[in-house]
Amino acid sequence: MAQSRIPSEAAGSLANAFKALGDPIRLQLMSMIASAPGGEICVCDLTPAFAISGSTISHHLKVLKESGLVTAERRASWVYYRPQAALMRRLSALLDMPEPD
Amino acid sequence: MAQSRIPSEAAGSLANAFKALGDPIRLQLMSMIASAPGGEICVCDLTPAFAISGSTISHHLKVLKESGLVTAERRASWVYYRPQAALMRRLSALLDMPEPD
DNA sequence: AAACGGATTCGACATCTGTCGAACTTGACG
DNA sequence: CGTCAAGTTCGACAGATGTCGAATCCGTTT
Repeated sequence: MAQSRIPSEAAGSLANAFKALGDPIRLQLMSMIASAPGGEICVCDLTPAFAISGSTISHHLKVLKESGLVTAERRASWVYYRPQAALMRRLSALLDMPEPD
Repeated sequence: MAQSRIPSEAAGSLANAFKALGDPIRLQLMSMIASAPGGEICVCDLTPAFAISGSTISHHLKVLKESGLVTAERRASWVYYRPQAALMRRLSALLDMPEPD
């Protein structure tokens, strides 16, 4: 963001990723997924960390998935979520401003 | 985000900043403000870059201001916006994931 | 003081969003 | 096969959001 102006064609999908992070629950979900040891975390470990229903957690995970910030994989009865580091780094680079002298 | 889990008290205000970036118009406005030569830009230079009304641009600038991402200063007839680099860097650091080996 | 121009605020409206409980899907296991 | 447990999807609903034009505010200029 510091040097480069965002082209308007890219603004939509980038804004979509930021929008996905723009909810306190989703931001914490993303934080837990991104810091998961082994690079993945089970929904069954995410759900009990919040005071909202499982269906709402599932909805938020879907938003994160559709924004490209995470991927999901089912193994046996459980579903595991992983961060998509490349997109996260892209967003990070966008916000990286030069230090004040 | 890589190493640290976001405390739930901080999640609200951080999510608010991400939410402010979660609209294509606002993301492009932020991009223009952050890359402005001289560290500031006049609303009169922002408005003509978009195909929406001036009142809507003003609304989006208000959202960015209330999220803490920009500040505004009036000089004579014009209002100038500046990026708040500290918050931008904070968000950037949050999304910075380690490179894959 | 009156008129003008840049910018914000207001009121209205259609659409989107977060939440819930109920219903459904999918795999495991007796 | 029948049941159970983990997740997702569905339908509904209150509240938030993006947009516009009209009204207003605040300096400048005549």
